[in-house]
Amino acid sequence: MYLYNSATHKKEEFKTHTPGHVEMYTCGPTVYHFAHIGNLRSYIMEDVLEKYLRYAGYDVNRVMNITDVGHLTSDADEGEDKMLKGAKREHKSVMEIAKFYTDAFFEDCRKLNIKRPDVVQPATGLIDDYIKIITKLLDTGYAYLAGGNVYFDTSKLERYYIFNDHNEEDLAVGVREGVEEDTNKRNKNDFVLWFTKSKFEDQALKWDSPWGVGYPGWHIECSGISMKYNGEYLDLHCGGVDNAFPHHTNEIAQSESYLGHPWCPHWCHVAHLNTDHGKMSKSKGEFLTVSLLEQKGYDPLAYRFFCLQSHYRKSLVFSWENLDNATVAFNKLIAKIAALDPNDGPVDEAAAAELKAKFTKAMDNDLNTSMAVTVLYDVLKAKTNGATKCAVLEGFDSVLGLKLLEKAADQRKKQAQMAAQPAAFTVVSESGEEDADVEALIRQRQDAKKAKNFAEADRIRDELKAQGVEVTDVPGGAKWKRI
RNA sequence: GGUGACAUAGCCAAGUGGUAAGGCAAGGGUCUGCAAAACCCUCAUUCCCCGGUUCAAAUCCGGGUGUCACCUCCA
Repeated sequence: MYLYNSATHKKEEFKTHTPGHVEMYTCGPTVYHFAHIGNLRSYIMEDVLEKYLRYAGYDVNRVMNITDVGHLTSDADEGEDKMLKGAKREHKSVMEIAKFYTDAFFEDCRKLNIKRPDVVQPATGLIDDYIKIITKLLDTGYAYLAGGNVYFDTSKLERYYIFNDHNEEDLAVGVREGVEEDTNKRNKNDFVLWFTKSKFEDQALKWDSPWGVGYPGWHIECSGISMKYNGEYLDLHCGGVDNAFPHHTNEIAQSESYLGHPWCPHWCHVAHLNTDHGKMSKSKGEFLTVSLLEQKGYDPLAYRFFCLQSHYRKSLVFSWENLDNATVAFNKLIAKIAALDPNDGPVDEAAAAELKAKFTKAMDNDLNTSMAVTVLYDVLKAKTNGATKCAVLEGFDSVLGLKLLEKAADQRKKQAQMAAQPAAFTVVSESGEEDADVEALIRQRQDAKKAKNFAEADRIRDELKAQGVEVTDVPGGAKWKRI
């Protein structure tokens, strides 16, 4: 399997420290607010990656952190802690906020059919581990105390910049208005491992440490959590591109300095979901959540399909039009699968093997999900029986996670019920709107149709059209929408 | 200002030196009272621009242009 490695800027054959086993770490959410669908794009793609590794025969141990402390709105020891900000906004304690949004996050994941990682660890749960790491970094000279805080000394490293070729002098530190440079730092890119002095003294969560009462910096949690649950050798580390620098760069710095040997050879970064004016972000207030999608009548899995049609290393532009496109395509795909007979004979192993090889080839090529979706259509068009197609699709969907077979089976069931006992004529609007007058007219039209008075039926349809209402007949009823 | 990624039809997108997959939309047809759905057909002489290498380039090299991201919390 070939995967792009952002540490080497190349597509590389994916290799693990222990053959057949993958230690995988993925950066989790900061639980101060709902995740937006841009955040979720990363988790969808990581989920597909994890599931594909399992499909390919690897035994996977996937670890994820939940950031519930230490994530400043600014790295310059200024501004507010994200968690605290969320707590203040909602008049709740930090721990209540963390629990609420952690649950909300996993609920979103459930809706998007994202598997829960094997290990999920809140950052606040491993304070002793961070203290142990920081203590050793101080002992070995990689860290220093200044102004009450513990900093990592990036100048002690031969190579600090891993993902890009920054020149320290060119870094625009403190360019944003209102952000002051932390004068305790010896080098521009030094970062805080442990805070005891912070400009916002009302930090809610604090722990005792050899350096005083305080709380950990943001970067140390991922290193601590990963080393505890993945061991000293990590095979694969994933996250959104924005984490590459400084977060992941700092993780590598502190982890390798602590361990004294290379830590993680392979890094995967998922590109952003953009709107037409740029990155979707919480701070810009463009807040598209899974719940909002549902409110608007979209299936969360149609969003998953939308993400899969693109490539994880390409930024993807979200628009309602694009999501509509994906939804139509997704529904058509399910309808086509529903039309298959899964029990029409034995599975044709030769045909199945050919299709599987195509799927594997696509996924082995840096997780080419767009191509994998195309293979779905190839399966439907293949010259083989329904049993074979369904069996093959089931295997692919264990990776893609679109619940294709489940949805198709539901659709078959519904159709069978409809055929067995036709339900009463039902009228619904596509938007969920109710309008008794419109409904009455549609029922009159249905009566006219029954009486084969088509002229009258058409007249009523024209009348509705004049009111801006479009009627479409569907099995067992009619649906309408305003145009 | 520095750094990195990307640029293929109306839209999403595959393609990794051998002559442009697939999906959505659109147009035409079959089928239905008419529609919808379904099914069939059509839909890029050309891959941001300009040079170069080659028998052959969307693919490789050089130079532009544009978009996005990171350097400040973000997936």
